Amino acid sequence: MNVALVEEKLRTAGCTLTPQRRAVLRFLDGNLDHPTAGEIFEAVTKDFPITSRATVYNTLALLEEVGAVKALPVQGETRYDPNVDAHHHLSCPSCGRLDDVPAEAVTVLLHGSPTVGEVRFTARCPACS
Amino acid sequence: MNVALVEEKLRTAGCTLTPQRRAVLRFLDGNLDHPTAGEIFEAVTKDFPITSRATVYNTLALLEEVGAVKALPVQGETRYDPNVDAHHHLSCPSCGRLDDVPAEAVTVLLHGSPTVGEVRFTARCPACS
DNA sequence: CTATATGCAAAATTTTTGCATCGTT
DNA sequence: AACGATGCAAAAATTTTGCATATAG
Repeated sequence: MNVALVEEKLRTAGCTLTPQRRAVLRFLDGNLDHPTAGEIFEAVTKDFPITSRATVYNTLALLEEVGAVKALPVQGETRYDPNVDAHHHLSCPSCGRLDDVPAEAVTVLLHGSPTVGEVRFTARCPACS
Repeated sequence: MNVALVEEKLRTAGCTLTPQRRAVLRFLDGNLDHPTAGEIFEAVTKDFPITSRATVYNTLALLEEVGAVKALPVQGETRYDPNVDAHHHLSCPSCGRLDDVPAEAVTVLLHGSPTVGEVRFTARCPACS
């Protein structure tokens, strides 16, 4: 996710670049933890104490619409990934942790021909085994 | 999902085969709709009017533990799949519908070698386009 | 009989919505 | 000034928990 690019995209889309939205962007940029909306709220609140949950949800919906983040449903909660480029995930069934698996490592063949599709590998993570 | 087999597995695990659990099993057996816990509750209630949501959640957790169903998180809600054999899914981003994609149609190569992993293809379903 | 599952209610989470207020442009 | 975003509160929706009762084996 390129913050400058996203901000540009928002600006041309007629959206206001508020401190709250910047804070969410800043927190998400380069974040590999796939945080939930709740975690993002907690983190952003440190910068802007009185931010509301609703704003975080609004912002995330906006960012998803603009293609700046991707929602990753996992074990009943929605996690957000600032990396929208093709890649895959390794999911730990016991703690719910998601790790990235680079696109280059994986090939998906649909009826023999390479295709796009997100692969979810399932395996207990080091901490859980 | 083989109902008889699952019931046998539950029995040997020392679990009681209650009418409620049977009703959930019966509803899930051969179901290709990937229903949510809420939908399962609604459906089962038709057979046993006073069944509680908690029982449905308990039962689903039990069935997942026993390997009779698989939880499929999608767009913030958890859907349940009675087909635990390897297969993949096509996910509609606008309505959340999940369709099965047979295992034979897809090959996942991790560093060139075939591996297991669930592939989630994303595409608008016929009804949404 | 005894262990276990159920049902109900209540709580904890997560997410959505409405509306008045505030800030950007 | 005008429009859109924020914050707050309240409501939905989903899932979890505690405990008394009912029931399967």
